[in-house]
Amino acid sequence: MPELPEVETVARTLKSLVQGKTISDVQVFLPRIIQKPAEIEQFCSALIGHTIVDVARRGKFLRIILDGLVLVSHLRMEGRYGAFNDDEPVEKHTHVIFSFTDGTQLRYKDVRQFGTMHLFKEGEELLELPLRKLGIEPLSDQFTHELLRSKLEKRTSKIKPLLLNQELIVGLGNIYVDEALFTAKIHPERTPDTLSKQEWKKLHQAIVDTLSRAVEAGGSSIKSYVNGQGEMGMFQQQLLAYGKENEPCSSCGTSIVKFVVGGRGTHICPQCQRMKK
DNA sequence: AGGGCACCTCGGGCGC
DNA sequence: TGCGCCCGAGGTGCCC
Repeated sequence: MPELPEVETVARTLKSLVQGKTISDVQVFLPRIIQKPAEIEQFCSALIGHTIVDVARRGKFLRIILDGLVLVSHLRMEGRYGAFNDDEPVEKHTHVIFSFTDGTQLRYKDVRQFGTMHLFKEGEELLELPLRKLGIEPLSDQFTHELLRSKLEKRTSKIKPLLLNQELIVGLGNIYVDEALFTAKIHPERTPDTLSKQEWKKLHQAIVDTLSRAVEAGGSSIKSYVNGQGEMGMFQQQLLAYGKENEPCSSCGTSIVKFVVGGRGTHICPQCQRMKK
């Protein structure tokens, strides 16, 4: 589910929901979610008494910042946070509950159980996995077309898998990669050595445009995604390629085609996005 | 470095 | 139309 725009939206809504709240109890129903510390009891007891001061994002990770601690949380495919009162019934697939001193709770729900949480002392989280190896933030000032090119051009694999590699650029997932490549009119199986300077510029622009417009729209709700307040994102209405197989290309009218690249469902306009160039 | 599979559950689509 | 099965799903990590 969540790529950069969705995680950014979750971070913002979560911040408004839990900032200033102090944890009074932590319950973990699926130990696999907690990757660090190794002992679940330690995870719970370390958090009790701490107050949430901020919620931020790094790549597709949430950083829930407490006084002196940082909880690094990845939603993977279907992880969701929700705010509840502690007397509300617990929904199916709820794996972690953070109770606050004011009688409310933050609950983590994840149907596919792929999500992860790592707890660090504040400041250590950026120096260790899983954040340590992350690449550049595409919505930062440092992300230029020259930097995009320099990071990718010596690689030999196809452009789509490279753009999905979080060690190079963070935040792109299967939806926004397809959208950016469609907008830049670049075939996902082209290799970096075949891209012209003009195409690197177009690709850079398409990545930045697509992600910022999606952030503005509160992300895309394809299947199950909702932000921290249970609201749907709206960007799915603006998608041009993802999920549009057999529909006409917005640019030339040719039918959008779906096939597999690097094991991922991939949507292109076969007319606008040619291998040959 | 790059490809393939594994991790899970659910829902949609297909075939009978 | 109804049921059961198989496949795929927005992400990553580990294997070779």
